[in-house]
Amino acid sequence: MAHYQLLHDWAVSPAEAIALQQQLRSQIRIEPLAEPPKTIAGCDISFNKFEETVYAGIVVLRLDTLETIEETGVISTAPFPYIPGLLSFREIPSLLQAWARLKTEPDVVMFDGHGTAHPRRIGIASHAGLFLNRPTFGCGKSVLVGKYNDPAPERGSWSPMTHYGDVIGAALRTKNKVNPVYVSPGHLIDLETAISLTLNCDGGYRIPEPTRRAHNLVNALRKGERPDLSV
DNA sequence: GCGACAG
DNA sequence: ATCTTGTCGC
Repeated sequence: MAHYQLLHDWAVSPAEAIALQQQLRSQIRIEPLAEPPKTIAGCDISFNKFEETVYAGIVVLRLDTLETIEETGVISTAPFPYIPGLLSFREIPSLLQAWARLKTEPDVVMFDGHGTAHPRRIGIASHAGLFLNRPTFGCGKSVLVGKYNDPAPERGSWSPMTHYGDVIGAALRTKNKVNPVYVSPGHLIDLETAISLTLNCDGGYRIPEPTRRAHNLVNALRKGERPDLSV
């Protein structure tokens, strides 16, 4: 029921993918949220080693209680290889299928990866945001590009990530004395809000609840433990 | 030219 | 991303 706009075909070569990113980047808008969000979705993908099958899933939760209110999952085939900087061409196609199965439209979407913290400022969160026409941001576990000073060890502290003079995201401590996660806006949201939402989704783990639950979901799907999904 | 390189 | 048990530190 949730819809999206297919802004371009996904069957492209790496060179065409880069050209598309250059063309799409001008449409990305980094700005404050238009409406106070009530729900947030977490997206993730899982694979079996050396296999092409993709297990994609989305978990939607309430921002006030962090209660899961909906889950969707789909099984498909990877249409593109993993190439640093072109992750969206490998993961978004299947995530759109999972998105289409949602009955509720999430107010904001969190991705396992980056938004503007990308060499061309259009990581998976930004790219998907254009298709979904909805606020999106990335929360990655490692850096693709950018430098930063280590944030203080307390949960909630953060420091800006910069790349060629631009502030592209933040290294955010989500748990005391634990490695930071890397937050960056995707589309229709700003960095401060993305950081705030990430801290709001605390479940006591380094990884925020939306993507953590999505990760658990797709792994269960891959292991055949969720026959109720992707049917 | 040599490394680095989201998931 | 995935393959995997124990183990070091607070």
